[in-house]
Amino acid sequence: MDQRTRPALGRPGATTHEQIEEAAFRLFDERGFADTTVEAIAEAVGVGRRTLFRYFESKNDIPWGRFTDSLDHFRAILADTPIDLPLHESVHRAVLRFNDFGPEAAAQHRRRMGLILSTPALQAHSVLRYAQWRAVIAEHVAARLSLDPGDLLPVTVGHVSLALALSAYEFWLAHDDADLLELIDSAMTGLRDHLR
Amino acid sequence: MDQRTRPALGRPGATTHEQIEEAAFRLFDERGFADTTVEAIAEAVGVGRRTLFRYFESKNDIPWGRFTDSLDHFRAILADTPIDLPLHESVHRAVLRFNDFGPEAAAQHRRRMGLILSTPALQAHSVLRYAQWRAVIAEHVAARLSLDPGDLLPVTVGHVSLALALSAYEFWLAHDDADLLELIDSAMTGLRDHLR
DNA sequence: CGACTTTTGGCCCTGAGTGTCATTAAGGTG
DNA sequence: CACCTTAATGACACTCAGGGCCAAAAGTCG
Repeated sequence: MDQRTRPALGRPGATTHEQIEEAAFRLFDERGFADTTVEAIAEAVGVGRRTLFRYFESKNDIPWGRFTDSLDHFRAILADTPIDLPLHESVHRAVLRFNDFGPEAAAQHRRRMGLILSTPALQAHSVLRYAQWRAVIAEHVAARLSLDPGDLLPVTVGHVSLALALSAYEFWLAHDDADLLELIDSAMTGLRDHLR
Repeated sequence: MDQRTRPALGRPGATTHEQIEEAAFRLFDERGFADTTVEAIAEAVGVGRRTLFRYFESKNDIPWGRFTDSLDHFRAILADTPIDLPLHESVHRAVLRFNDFGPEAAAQHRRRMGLILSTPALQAHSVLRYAQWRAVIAEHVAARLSLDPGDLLPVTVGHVSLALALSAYEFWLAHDDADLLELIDSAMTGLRDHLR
C-alpha cells in the first residue's frame, strides 16, 4: 500500500501527507482545530504555507488523511462479497469490514473521528466525503439489482448505511468502553426491531 | 407566524431576512452561489456588508432562511402525533407532514433545496442544520421509549429518518415530475423490503 | 427639544484559499 | 563536469468571509 513511486525526475517533495497529518494533529490537540492556523502547521512541518495547500486541498481535508484511497479499499470489500448472501446482509458485512481497524490502528482512528465529529467545521466538511462513500454503496447495490445508481433504492441504501454507521460512531466516541463493530451491528438490529 | 414585534424603540432595521433572501437568490441564479460575494448581496439589498452579517450568521445560512423556526413546527408536529400508532409509523408521518408544503410554497422550496443540494459549500453547511433536525426526532423517540436522547436507538432513528428524507429529496430534485411525499414513502417502503 | 435605545455601517484586522512565477533540486546526457 | 529537462517549492499578491469596535443615524418617550 501507499507506494507512491516518486517520478524520479524533478525536485523531490519537501514533505509527505503523513508528516503534515502528524504535525497538524499535534497542534490541534494543543490549541484546538479552529485556533490552529495553516501557517502554524506549515511552519511546524518546515514547509511553506503555499506548499501545504498542494498536499491538502483545504485545512478541513487534513484530518481525513488519504480517505479517497480507502474508498478503493471499500469498493474491493464490496466486490469481494459472497453472491449468495442477501444484498442487505452483504452490504452490512462490508460496512463492518470497512470499519474494522486493528487494535493498533483503532487508537489513531478514534482520535481522527473524535476530532472530526466534535468540530463543527469538520463535521460540515465531512458530508463531501460521506457522499463519495455512499456512492460506492449505491453503485454496488445498483449493479446487484440491475438498477441505475441514481435510482431511489440504491441511494436509500447508501444513505441508511451511513446513518447506521454514524449513529454507531457517535455513541462509540461518547463511550470509550464501547466496541465500534458491535455498535454498528446493534444499530442495524435496533433499526430492524424499530421497523418491526 | 413570524410576528417579530419590533421593539418600537431605537433605530428600525434597514431590511428583513426575506428581503435579503430574495435578493440573494436572484444573484445566485444569475452568477451562481460561489461567484456571488456577500458584498454584492448587501449592495443589492441596499445595506452595508456588516449589517448583512447581523441578519445571517454566514453566507451559507442565507439559503436556509428561518430554518430554526421550522424546527419548533416540527417539534409540534411530533408532539401532536397519535399515541396509539406504532412509534416508527408516527415518526414517519411526522416527517411527511413536515415536508408537506402547499403547491404554492413547493416551488420556492424546490428552488431552495435545489440550490443547497447542488452546491458543495451549502451541502456541507447543511449537516449542522440536519443535526438539529435529527435531535428533534431523537428527543421524541427517547421520550416515547423512556430512553436518553443520546442512546443508540433514538440517535439511529434520527439518522435513518434523515437518510430516507435526503434520498427522496435527491431523487425529487433530479426528476421534476416526481412527488416528494410519495418519494419519502417509497424510500421507507424500499428500505423495509430491502431489509426483508 | 433632549434623553434614551437600538441598529446601522464604516474601518480594520485575521485567516483561508488561489494564481503567478522565479527559484531550487533533483536526474539524465553529451 | 557543464547543461538541459522536469517537477516541486515558496514568496508575493490578491480576493473574500467573518468578526471586533465604535461613532453616527433614526427612531420613541417625556
